[in-house]
Amino acid sequence: MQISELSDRSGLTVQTIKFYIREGLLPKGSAVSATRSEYDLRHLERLRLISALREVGDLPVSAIQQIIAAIEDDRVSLHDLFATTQHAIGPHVAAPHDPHWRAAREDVDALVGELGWDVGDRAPARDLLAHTFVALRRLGFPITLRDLRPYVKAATEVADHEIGRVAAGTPRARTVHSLLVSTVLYEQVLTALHRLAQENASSRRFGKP
Amino acid sequence: MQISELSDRSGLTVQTIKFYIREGLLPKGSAVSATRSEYDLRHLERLRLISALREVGDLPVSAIQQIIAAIEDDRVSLHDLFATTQHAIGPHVAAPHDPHWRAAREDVDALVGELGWDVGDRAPARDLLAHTFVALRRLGFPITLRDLRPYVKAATEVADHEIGRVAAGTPRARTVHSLLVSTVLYEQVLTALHRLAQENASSRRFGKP
DNA sequence: CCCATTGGATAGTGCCGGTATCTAATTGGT
DNA sequence: ACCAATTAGATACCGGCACTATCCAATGGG
Repeated sequence: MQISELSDRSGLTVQTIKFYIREGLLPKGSAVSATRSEYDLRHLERLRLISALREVGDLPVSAIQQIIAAIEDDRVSLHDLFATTQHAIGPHVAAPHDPHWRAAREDVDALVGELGWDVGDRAPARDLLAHTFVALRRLGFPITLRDLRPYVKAATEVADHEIGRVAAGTPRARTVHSLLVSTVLYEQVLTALHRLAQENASSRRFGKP
Repeated sequence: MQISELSDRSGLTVQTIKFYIREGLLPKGSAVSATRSEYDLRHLERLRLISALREVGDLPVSAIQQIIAAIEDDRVSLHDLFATTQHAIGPHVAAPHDPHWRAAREDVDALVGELGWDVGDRAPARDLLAHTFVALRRLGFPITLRDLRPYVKAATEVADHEIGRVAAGTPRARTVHSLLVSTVLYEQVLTALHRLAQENASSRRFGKP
């Protein structure tokens, strides 16, 4: 198939596809002449993955670059791909030597240790959680481990479900997509349902029907 | 206090504070002369709220504008403030007449109806969820109601906990902050813990220690 | 009294994710 | 064989966003 068909079937403009090729998100088509290249279904699948990560996961192009690089390297294990994804989606807050931030970060590390979770020291999600702690304290709503219990429970159940569901024994490309879908896309599913559940709870508590 | 002290205590530059005043996120100080205005603790609190919504919640300034406007209008009920917040944080995807999108959106509406949730027809979270459905289907990972069960359970438990915790009977300003914190900031708490739990689950399933 | 600070206004910056345009080569239809 | 349409590849450009820098005239504290 040529680029115009790829454009039609992916819903992206030819310009955008060229842009993704330039950025290394999508491999070039195989050149057939100086002005034609042939694209195949793998290109289409890749574009669908990129669209999903961009539009639904709201990932920046630079994060997708890193994920794609890990996908394309066969030596990268599934768990390494997972870690790469976590690192790519950030956040990249370099919170330096503020004592409040330090304390929050230590609280997070203590929590992870207490739960016995095997999580990289540099996992950005640790920073994200610490960041919320700092903000909550500054706003006068200090957070305690007790407050976190329902979140830990909910997060654990959902995460176990997700990782358990990742297709195994299928071609690597499929497993890889499955893993990305389970993490990036289902994070949005959880967020959306969380918001809907909140609105419902808010209506029951504060609404006036 | 004058603006330089406000800057020191909030951690924001004077320029940024002026910018927020211009954008209507922060009221002007009370003018004391042509070149001095007086700021008080409410300004500081407001700046902390803005920082939290920007840095932790990653909300755009335009969303914070809408939220602030609702906060400052005493006629807005808590539940209306909640709805305003939901609308402000988006997403603002105007997905038009694509049949796939329509079908996904109908699935979402059916789910909400089945659960008996009281959620506005135009709640953006409906669109967010529909968006994930479309992407998942395009990637060949169709989603079923069965898949959603753990998410619904987790979201419900957490949301009930959050809304139940909103301080009532306190001054409106405090209750309002409490509500925003419970929604915007704790969403990040859930996301962070979800990511950590996923990494742990991934390590147990795919790691090789 | 004088240099730093302030309010208020206007202009500029850096990043991001695309778009637009251009050229030269090729191709499909008639 | 001709010509309009398409393509690869390169370069330039654009609009939105969240600040950031500068400038000016009026203060005001040491």
